[in-house]
Parts: sequence; C-alpha cells; structure tokens
Amino acid sequence: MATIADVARHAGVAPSTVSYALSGKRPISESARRRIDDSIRTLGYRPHAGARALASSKSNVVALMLPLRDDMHVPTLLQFATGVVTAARGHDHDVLLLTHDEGGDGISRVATGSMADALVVMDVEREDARIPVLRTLDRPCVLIGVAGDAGELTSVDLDFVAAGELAVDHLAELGHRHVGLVGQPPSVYSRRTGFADRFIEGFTAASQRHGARVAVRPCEFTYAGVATAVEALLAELPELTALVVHNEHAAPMLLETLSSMGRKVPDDISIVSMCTDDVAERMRVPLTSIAIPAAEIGSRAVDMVMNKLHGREAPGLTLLPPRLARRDSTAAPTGR
Amino acid sequence: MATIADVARHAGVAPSTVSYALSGKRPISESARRRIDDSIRTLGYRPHAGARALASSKSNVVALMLPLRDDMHVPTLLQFATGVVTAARGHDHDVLLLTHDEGGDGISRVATGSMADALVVMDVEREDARIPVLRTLDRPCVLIGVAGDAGELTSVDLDFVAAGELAVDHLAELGHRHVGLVGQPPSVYSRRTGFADRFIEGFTAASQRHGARVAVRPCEFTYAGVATAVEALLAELPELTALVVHNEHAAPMLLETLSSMGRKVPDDISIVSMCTDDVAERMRVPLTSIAIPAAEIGSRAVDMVMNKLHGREAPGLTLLPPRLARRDSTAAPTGR
DNA sequence: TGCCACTGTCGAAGCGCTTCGATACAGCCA
DNA sequence: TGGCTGTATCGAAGCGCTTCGACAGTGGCA
Repeated sequence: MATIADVARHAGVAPSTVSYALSGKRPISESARRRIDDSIRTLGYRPHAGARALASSKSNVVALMLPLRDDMHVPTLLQFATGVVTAARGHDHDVLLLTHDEGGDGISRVATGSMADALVVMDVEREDARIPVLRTLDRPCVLIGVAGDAGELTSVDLDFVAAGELAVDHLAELGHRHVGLVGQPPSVYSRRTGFADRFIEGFTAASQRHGARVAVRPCEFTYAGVATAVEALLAELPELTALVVHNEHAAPMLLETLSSMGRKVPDDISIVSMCTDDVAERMRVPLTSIAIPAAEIGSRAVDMVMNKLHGREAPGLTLLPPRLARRDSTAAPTGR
Repeated sequence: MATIADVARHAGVAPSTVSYALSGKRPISESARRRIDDSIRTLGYRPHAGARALASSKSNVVALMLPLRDDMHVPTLLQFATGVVTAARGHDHDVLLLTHDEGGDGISRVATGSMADALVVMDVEREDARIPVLRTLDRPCVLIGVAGDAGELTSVDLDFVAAGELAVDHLAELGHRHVGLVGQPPSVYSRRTGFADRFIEGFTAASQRHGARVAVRPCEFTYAGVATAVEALLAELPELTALVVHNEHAAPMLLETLSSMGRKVPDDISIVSMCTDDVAERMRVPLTSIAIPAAEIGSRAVDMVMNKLHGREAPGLTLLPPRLARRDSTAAPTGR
C-alpha cells in the first residue's frame, strides 16, 4: 500500500508538498501538481484514514443513530438514512451506523473515541436519555425529530402540527364537519415520540378553528386493530364523513375494512393519509396524502451538522412545511 | 481529552503497560491493572480510534454495502442491516454504511483508505461489477446473495432453490396439481439478481418431480399488476388451485384481488408466501409462509468475515435451509 | 549458591499523515 | 544594485497509539 512518502519520492517532491497539493491549503505550482497527480494515479495512492484522523483530528465520518423498532414505518426510516448518506458523501464524509439500543453509550463511544466528527440522531423522544449525553459532547449534532428539552440543540423535522392542520383544512374546505383520526399504535404515543402527539395537536387545533367535531383513536396495524379503531370512531361520531390516517401500515387495511363495511371512498368517507407518495399511489383508491419528506429531512440534517462543524451557526429548530397531494380519496361529503 | 500517556502518568506506569492492560496481550499484575482501571475511569479515557488504526493497522470497522432500491422489500433489507450491526458490535466492530450506487469505487475507497477491515456486500447480482474489485482487495469480504462468478469469495444466503421446492412440496402434499407462481417485479429478473431466478428454479424442479402443472408470472406490486398476473396465470392454468407468491408487497393485494374475484382462500385457492412471519400473520387470512431469515443471514455474514479476518477459513457458499410455517392460507383442494 | 525460566514492566521506534516555521528564488521598485 | 514582497517548497515535529526488545526481580531447581 503506497504512502504519501512513496508518492513524494516518485514525484520528486517533499511529503508535505503532496499533502498541500491534496488539501489545497497552500499554493502548488502547475508542474508539481501534475507530477503529483500522475504519481498518485500510477501508485494507486489513497491516504490512510486513521493517520489522517490522527494528524488532523478530523475523521470525516458522521455517525447516524437509527431506531430499528418494528412499530416504525421502515421504508420511511430508510429514506431518512438514504438522505443522510447521500448528503454526507456530498460533504466528503462517510456514515457510521449506530442503532438506537446502543443509547448514550454508543454516542459517547463514537464521539469520545474520535470515530466521528458529528452526529445525526433519529427518533428522539420528548424526554430522551441521549440528550444529556449529546449536550456534554464537544461534537456538533443534529436531531431528527423534536425533543421537549432539546434546548440549544439543533433539530429538524416535518412540521407535524402544520400537517395535522393541513389535513383538516383540506377536509373542512370540502365541507366535512365530522372527522376521525386513525393514529399510530399505542406504543408510539406511550413512548412520547413527539411527532405523533404534534400531529394530533394540529389536527385538534384546526378542527376547533373550523368548528368541526372530531375523535381520535390510536391504531395497531392489524385488521382487528383497524376494525376496532373504525368502530370506535363511528360510535363516537356517527355522522363521520372523513378520516385522517396517521399510520402508513394501517392505510391499506383501512381501505379494505371500509369497503367490506359497504362504505365507499370517497363517496361515503373521505381519507387523507400521512404516507409517501408511492404508497398513496399504489392503493386501490389512490390516496390524498401528505408525505414525510424523509430524504430531504435527512440531507438537511447533514447540511446543518456540517455547518456547525465548520463553525457556522445553525438554527435551533427547523420545521419543514407539509405539502398535500390531492388524489382520489377525498371529495365533498354527499348531502344527506 | 485524555490520552494513554495521561492515564499512564496518573496510574504511575508506562504507556505501554496501559496498552497491554487494555489489549491483554501481555500479563499485567493485579495491582497495576487495578490502578490503571481506576485512572481510566476517573479520566474518562477512551482510545483514539485513528491512532489505534494507524499503529495497529486495524480499524475495527466493517463496511456494509446496502442496496437502496425501491423494488426491494425494505423491511427485509433493514433486518439484514440489523443482523449485521448487532453481530459486528458483538465482535467489537462498528459498521460503516455504503450505498449500492457507490459501486466498486466506494468499496475500494473504504478498503484502500483503511477505513474498514472487512466488507459485507448485499444484493449481489449474477454478474456483478463489484466482484472483480472485491477480488483485488486484500481485505476479507462476504457476499449476501449468490453471484455467478463469485469463485472463491464467501457467500451466504437463504437456499432459494430449496425454498421454491419447499413451497411446492407442501402444496403437492396437500394434493394440489396446478400451481401458479406470482413472482418479483420484472426489473428484479432483468437485473439478474440471483435469488429470484433460483426460487423459480426450485419451484419448477419440484413441480416436475410431483408431476404438477405450473405457470410463472413476474408481478409489479400494484393492484393492476397483481390482477394482470392472476388473470394470466388462470388463463394458462384454468384448473389452478394454488399460488406461490414470491413478492412481499403483492401478497396483501393478491388476497384482496382474489376475494374480489369471488375466490376464497384457502377453499378455492391455497397460497404460500415468501415473507416475514409478522407480515404473514397480519394478513386478512394469515398466510402459510417461508420467511427469509434476514437477521440471521446478516449476522452469519459478519461471523464469517470475522473468521477470515482472524485467519480462519470460511466456507465458500453457505445456504441456509428454508422453513415453512403453516398458517390458514393452505388446505387440500376441494374435490370438484 | 549459582543458574535458569518466567513474570511484569519500561523505553523507544514507528505507523502515515498534517502543519508550522524556515528557506529559496523570482520579480519588482527605488 | 539592494531590499522587499510574494510564491513555491522543504524539513521536522508531533498526533496517540501498538509493539518489539530489553531488563529487573522473583522463585525453583540442581
């Protein structure tokens, strides 16, 4: 394996010159640069990451802590990850993968051991044990999600409050006055993962503003769970004409359940779903939906953490605005 | 940040002694060990990963190359990843995440730059451009999947041929003689990803053995795609009484499609599905299924790559035997 | 008592890179 | 011609660790 000294010898310059040619931190003559480039290519030289990290105290790695829980929607999760990896590579960084269950220990191992220059932490909860750890660290980090006590820590997320409002606004505009919310599984709420609560918050606020009557039910993603939730909502709101679904797994089951109950979508019941566009489009009835821009959130998180790494300021909390895509699952309620 | 020299000073020993205490490569007296441990704890010492990598030429990192394609079943993918990360941590290694689209370049960047000691590469295709690169590398690697020209490279995968056979064996045993296969999307076959072809191979071989008549159709995971596939299969095999589904996304759609055609499962049509157990159990009719033991494959891959890293031999190709879980979607065909 | 083997520890070299300060040289102006 | 500025390059130190060889001390055996 060639070293920088080999390259220097081959090109007839000092090792430091090669280093400067590589980093661009000092001017290099045209001729030297050419010889160095040639030598690098013919020797197949690649700098040793460890040596570089040692000398420069920069690892060019960002750590990504991913939850691997089965009550999360996995494809969305992977979109976050893709956004993070792609953006990181764009900043010439690699990504070290940590899982949620390593917790604060994993974070400090990677940070204190100088394996990573920066951290992106997903799926933060309202009261998250990792946040104190993050705060003691000297390394920049960005949270995906909104923690209650994030304080000065930088966070990015979809504006779930606005998403909840947007769903109701759309339905109210069409004339709906009785709207149910099919939520996430109970475990998600009891973990106090911020996004689920925030969605309900926006949903409720907008309903009040529009004078609509609403009901909310968590929902497991099994047929039985969906049926239970729908029955409970109908019992509470007999005149229900619209549903908002914040549960990617449950959406197809819901459609099937309603159809087996003889309720047509959108004629009898309108549906707005929180889900990615491709899921919405593949449904039996293509769903009007609000997507979580997961890849964008991931790449934004990396951009911000890079800003901090370079000493630039980053905002405390960034909430991306939701966008609603109209499809075939929403219509004005049929007069009765 | 404390260094090994700080620890040594604090404990009243030489830095090398601390190093040996940490690595266990030379005997250390009980008293020295205790003082060193104390010093490490009070100083919050953590070895610098880069320095360690430089001195020992070991990074304690394995690179994982993950495909992020949307025609793959993402939850399964993440199970592989989970298996890999968990096993790697068990071997005191971290995981560097690479995406498929970095290709051979990504592999050689990470390997030549000494960022990773070993590689796990997923989703290998019959003729994979990364394989020649892998072969020139001095680092151990393990493939997940079966490549045509893997040669002496180590590979792990589910035995998809056996899985195809197992599905047919089960149906034949029940008395089915006309069986259709609902396959992966066409793009998967045209990429020549081994697993899909191998499944068909086993399916076909077992059918011949049992004297069953069969038909095979690729299938997009849209309702239209599923309907098309089912119609084509029925046209080719009017007496069809059973379906094998090798397509996790399509399974629920298939169930719905059959029910809307008035065909009952399992009374009119039996179904065997390749999918994870939790997906199978959540279906309207719980599916008899063969699961891909993704997490186990992932952790096996890591175990093998670690063996190679320590100079132990690893087998060329490991195929895990499939297991079929009987649920409610298969029964003997009703006599006509 | 002398020798040997073993255990526990130390010091120093070296891993491959970055970076600081020094230096050589060219070109310019006075 | 002397002195100055600026550009391009070099040499050496040092980043924090591992590892090799050396060596002091201890105990056992002849």
